[in-house]
Amino acid sequence: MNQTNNFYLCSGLYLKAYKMAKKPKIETNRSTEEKIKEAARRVFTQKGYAATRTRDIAEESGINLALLNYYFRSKEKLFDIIMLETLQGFISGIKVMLNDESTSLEKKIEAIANKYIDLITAQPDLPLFILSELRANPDRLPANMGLKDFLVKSCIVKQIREASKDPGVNPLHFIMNIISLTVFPFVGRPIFQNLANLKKSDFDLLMEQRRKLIPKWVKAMLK
Amino acid sequence: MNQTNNFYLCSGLYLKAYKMAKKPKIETNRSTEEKIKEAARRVFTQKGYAATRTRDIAEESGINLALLNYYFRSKEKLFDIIMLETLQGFISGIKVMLNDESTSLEKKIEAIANKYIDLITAQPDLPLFILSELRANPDRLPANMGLKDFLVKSCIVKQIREASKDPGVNPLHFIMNIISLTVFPFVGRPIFQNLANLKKSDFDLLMEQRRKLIPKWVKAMLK
DNA sequence: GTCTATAACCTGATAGAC
DNA sequence: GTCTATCAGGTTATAGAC
Repeated sequence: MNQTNNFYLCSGLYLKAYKMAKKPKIETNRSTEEKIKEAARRVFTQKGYAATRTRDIAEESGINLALLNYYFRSKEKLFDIIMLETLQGFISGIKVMLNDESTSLEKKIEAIANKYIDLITAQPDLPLFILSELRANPDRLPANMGLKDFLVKSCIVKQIREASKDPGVNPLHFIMNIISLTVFPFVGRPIFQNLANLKKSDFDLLMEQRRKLIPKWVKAMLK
Repeated sequence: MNQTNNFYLCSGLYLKAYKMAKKPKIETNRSTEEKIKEAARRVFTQKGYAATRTRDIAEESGINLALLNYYFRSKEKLFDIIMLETLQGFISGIKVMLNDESTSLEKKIEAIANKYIDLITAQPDLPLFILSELRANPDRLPANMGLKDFLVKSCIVKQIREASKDPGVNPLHFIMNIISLTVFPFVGRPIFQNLANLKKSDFDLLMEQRRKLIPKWVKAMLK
């Protein structure tokens, strides 16, 4: 028995050494690690942390359950990685956009609407996933992203202050309005689609129209 | 063994008959049934179906775990009852409001904003709960509520058509806008509050302001 | 109706062969 | 690195005493 173990162990090491000689950077695992992460992204964003079973992720990625723990140690650690990357994808770019001194307010609004309509059309479950999991564990946000206190002194708030007819209205209202008008229709999609008896293509068309409409609406609100 | 079973069965029936003679309507259970439902409402809306354990509900309602199954047979059956009631609370009233021929469009918008700001201020977890669980099981909505196809021929859509400067814009956009502007700030609360470094009282004040602002904004969008 | 105890099942994680 | 088998712990639901 021990002899058998020894034999396979040695053969395994020999194989590994051989591969490493061929390819200095071990690429065999990179691929499966990425496969697991992609599957985890899909399943977690669709079902949420609690409803997701590690078995679902394993099955979805076509690998074995044990491998998941081999690469990521635990369900929670894997989730944290996915969550962090998702949040970064959601926030990255937007911060520089909002602080860009060279673009007008209207262009900024258009850019925000376009970015999020693109992002959420590609991954419809994203906003509800982030919002739900953030509520379940509100501490996850602040540590990671450096957005605390960022908005108050941002360029866009300055531009809103200048554009707003009524200085008594907090500029944050308009930030909330832009995000609400862009994101919420996707979040409430099951209700809206049912409410107005829309096909998928009808709904998608409406969302496309909003790329142009939202900047126009926000402009009107400011007056 | 059979004899023992028989004995308890008979004794149980006798007891029940006795109680019914004393009190025509059995009130002993009504109270605990309601206690369980209230606890279930709290826990389900806060943690969602998957993350909720029946033990949490039992503990929260101060009763025994077995009683939950005695009254509601299963976690899922209890959940369905809670979900149905929650949806009805969210939709009831609004349908008649939207079809009221005697109120102006602006008054309708004000009424919607007020109703939902009241409702969600009292139960902040409600919208995310509904939206999340609806996504997890989209079939839950259509069967229950009679809102399929309701909107298209509603009074408010007619009023929006009249008020809108641009007849090319689907009235549904404005319905989505009203709901988005009202509900989404609450849903995105953890992000917005963090983004602008707001205290709870600051945020609540902003939401109060929106009661008046939203009707004004929507009016401006229509022009 | 309400409780305690437990059955039956499921899920995350690991041990160990290969 | 990857698999199979299995453990340990937790969860829903029920049986049975009172």
